Amino acid sequence: MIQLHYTTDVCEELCEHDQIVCLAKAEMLVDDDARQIAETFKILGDPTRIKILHALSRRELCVCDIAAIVAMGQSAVSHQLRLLRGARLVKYRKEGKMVWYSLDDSHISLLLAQGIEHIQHR
Amino acid sequence: MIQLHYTTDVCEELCEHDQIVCLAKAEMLVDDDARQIAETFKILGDPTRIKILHALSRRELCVCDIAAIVAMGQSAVSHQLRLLRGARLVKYRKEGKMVWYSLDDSHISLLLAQGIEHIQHR
DNA sequence: TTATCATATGAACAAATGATCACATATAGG
DNA sequence: CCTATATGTGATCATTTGTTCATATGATAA
Repeated sequence: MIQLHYTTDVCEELCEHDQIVCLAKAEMLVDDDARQIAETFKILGDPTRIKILHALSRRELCVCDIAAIVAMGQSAVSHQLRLLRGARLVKYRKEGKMVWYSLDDSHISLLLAQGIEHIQHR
Repeated sequence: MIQLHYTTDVCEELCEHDQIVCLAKAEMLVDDDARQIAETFKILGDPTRIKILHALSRRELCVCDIAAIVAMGQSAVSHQLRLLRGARLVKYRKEGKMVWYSLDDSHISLLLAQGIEHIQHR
């Protein structure tokens, strides 16, 4: 369980608005947290991976099916799935030679839905 | 208002699971929609921009204050704000020489919160 | 065992990204 | 007008990213 911390740096100012800047600095995300959050979104920031996640939001799929669905090579898909695994966006289970992928949790579906909603409204 | 369409391509198969693949293909996001959704997440996928958005989720800020808060050059911040504007993640209002930025809508705050939540649970 | 199928991975390379620098624009005050 | 301040933008360049190709791993079938 990662806890978010806040920076408590000193407050030397350039612009006016010293107090606001000082307060905002105190509330700012720690570098490492910002990096991790960004990392998650970065993984979501690719059309191929969005297609994969969208397909997985409907049903569990094996690698070669995903490749067929998104019309890409198996290798490319495998590389992308690795990134998705690394970001804990998908999970998998092995069944003989096959590996079945699915969204890591319902939370991911929600994130995806929010992205879709964003491009929809306007 | 952008509507999401579904591809209705023919279904020539490689693997087994023809029906599942065929169905998943039919439900798949259109390239352009996947691209737009990914574009939004891509913009969220940078630590600097996450810090900026997080700061803006608390209060409206002008460019030079943001630069001070995230400890970066004004130019770099301006470039990032341009991307954030392009993705409709922030809006701004001019007041004399100053430009005040804020989140485009409360929806963005939610997206951000979901990203934070994702890195928190485990 | 050997052959085959499903998946993973390393190397390579073109394309995209993000910070910096220099400069442009725009507004306010003298 | 000229100067100072706040912000925006184009060019550059090192770094990262995503696909492809070749190959490795691992499981099943013959």
